[in-house]
Amino acid sequence: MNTRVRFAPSPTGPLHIGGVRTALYNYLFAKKNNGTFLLRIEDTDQTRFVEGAEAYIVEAFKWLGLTFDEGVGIGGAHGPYRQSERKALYKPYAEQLVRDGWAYYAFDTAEELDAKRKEAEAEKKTFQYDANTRMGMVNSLTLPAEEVTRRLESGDHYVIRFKYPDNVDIHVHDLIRGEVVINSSLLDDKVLYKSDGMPTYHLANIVDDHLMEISHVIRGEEWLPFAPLHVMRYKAFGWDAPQFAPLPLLLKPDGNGKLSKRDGDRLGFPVFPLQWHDPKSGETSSGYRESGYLPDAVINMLALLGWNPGNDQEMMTLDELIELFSIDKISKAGAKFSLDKAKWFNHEYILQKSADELYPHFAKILADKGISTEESYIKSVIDLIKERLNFLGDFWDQASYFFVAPTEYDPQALKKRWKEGTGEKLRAIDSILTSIQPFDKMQAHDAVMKHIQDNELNMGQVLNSLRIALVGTAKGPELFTIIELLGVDEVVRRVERAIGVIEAGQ
RNA sequence: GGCGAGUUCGUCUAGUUGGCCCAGGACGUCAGGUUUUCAUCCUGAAGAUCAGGAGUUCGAAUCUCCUACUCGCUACCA
Repeated sequence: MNTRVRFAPSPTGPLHIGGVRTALYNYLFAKKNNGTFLLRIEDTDQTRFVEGAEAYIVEAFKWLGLTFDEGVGIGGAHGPYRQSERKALYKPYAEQLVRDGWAYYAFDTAEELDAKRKEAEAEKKTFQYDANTRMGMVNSLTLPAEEVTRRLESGDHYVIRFKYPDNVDIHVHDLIRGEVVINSSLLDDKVLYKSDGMPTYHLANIVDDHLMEISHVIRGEEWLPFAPLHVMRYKAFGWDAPQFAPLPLLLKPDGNGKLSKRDGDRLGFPVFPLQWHDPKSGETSSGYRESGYLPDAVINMLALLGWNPGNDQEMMTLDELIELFSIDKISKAGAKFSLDKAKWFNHEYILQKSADELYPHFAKILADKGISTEESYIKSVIDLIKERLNFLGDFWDQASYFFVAPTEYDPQALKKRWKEGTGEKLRAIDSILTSIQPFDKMQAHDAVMKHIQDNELNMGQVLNSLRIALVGTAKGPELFTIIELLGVDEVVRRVERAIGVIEAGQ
């Protein structure tokens, strides 16, 4: 049997990072088994449809480099892949279930059901539409046949509910947790077909997974309670059920509970792959891409949240992940998202990238600042400072002085490193640098060191004050490399400017 | 409330059939080293009585039972 898996999001908003991980595991599993990875859009709830969500999902996967073999936007032999476009297809399946005694028509209104629930709540009980209560409700089980026909024909609103056989143990075997048993009398008669003519998840999902020949259902653990229900449904249709793999949840970094959109805003990390503007609320949520993460880093980090290769290896490319992935190494417990670890992964990936690969990102940052400089110069700067970056966006913070002379000088550093007479000492260094024609870094270094020794100067004092003049702070890469990149003329200009600004302020 | 699932350092986790685990790695933390500085990098340290209890066993993180806690589900949402 071919391995066919699907990622089936609802276009109700941006793709949550937990959803991305679910998709990733599906992808890895498919590729590992030379199978097919397909994208199906589950837009059966018209009330929750959000404009732009589907396009967002497609773009997010494009950025991440996860490609679908089949589905929305790609096509394939099992289309259409948008459930709203498959609408007409579901009703006959629901009706088949009614004919076979696995389902029934129900005419109860939302108000009536609400009232029942309220009533039960008052008695500290829960109302459930099930084997115990269905005979007291308005449905094709309790109404005379001609009344049912009349109602259906007159266009009364109705839903189709699944009818569980009474008191049967349902066994569900899943790939992560093994066997789970539940008794059917505990389950409620889920609506399969809604009064608006759309199927619910519980029908559409089963029908589509069957029609699309899905072999493995890898989805979030929040679906675990529905597994017995779905298994029963496959049985009702007489179909073979796919294998289930309920993935542990992604938890918020502090406290407990599912990672939610709000946690990102609150704790300062993205919960979405791409930035998202909510068309309704007008709110903007940050994305990994815009926050300066590299897609491979996000993939690697996500892969390890709930799975591991069984050894100590942590840095893995997509191909390596595919090679090493296996469902039985997926953990059972939820994993807390860690910003520190995410940061570390990103740093490692930036380190691995060449200046050529990094160049487009940083050239864009510079262009946005209105700076255009030679590509080779920018690449030299990249090679020098990439090891100091956690995020692509740190570039300006760490390297701005290579493009714009500092106008402010860190007071703390000044206090420690800039004493009386410092200006004159720097001018002396300037003339040494200027005298070296053509400029040579090693030669300059040796000459300056000799000068410091000969005049019994304090090396830390001199070099750090020069650094402050050039950079604005007492931080940064090796000083003579900075001088070399900046050029001696610019060094002299910056020293003079620093002397002017600093000694005027003293 | 009901049902289900989960529970190893602060966090992610290793720990396949009980002994090589008084529990290993990584992130983070701390301390040294490297550096004119900061960051990187290198070295090292602290950090889990394996949720708790009771059993089985010569021997349990690994098996059994009980308890606790946490999470998930409990819609004509997915």
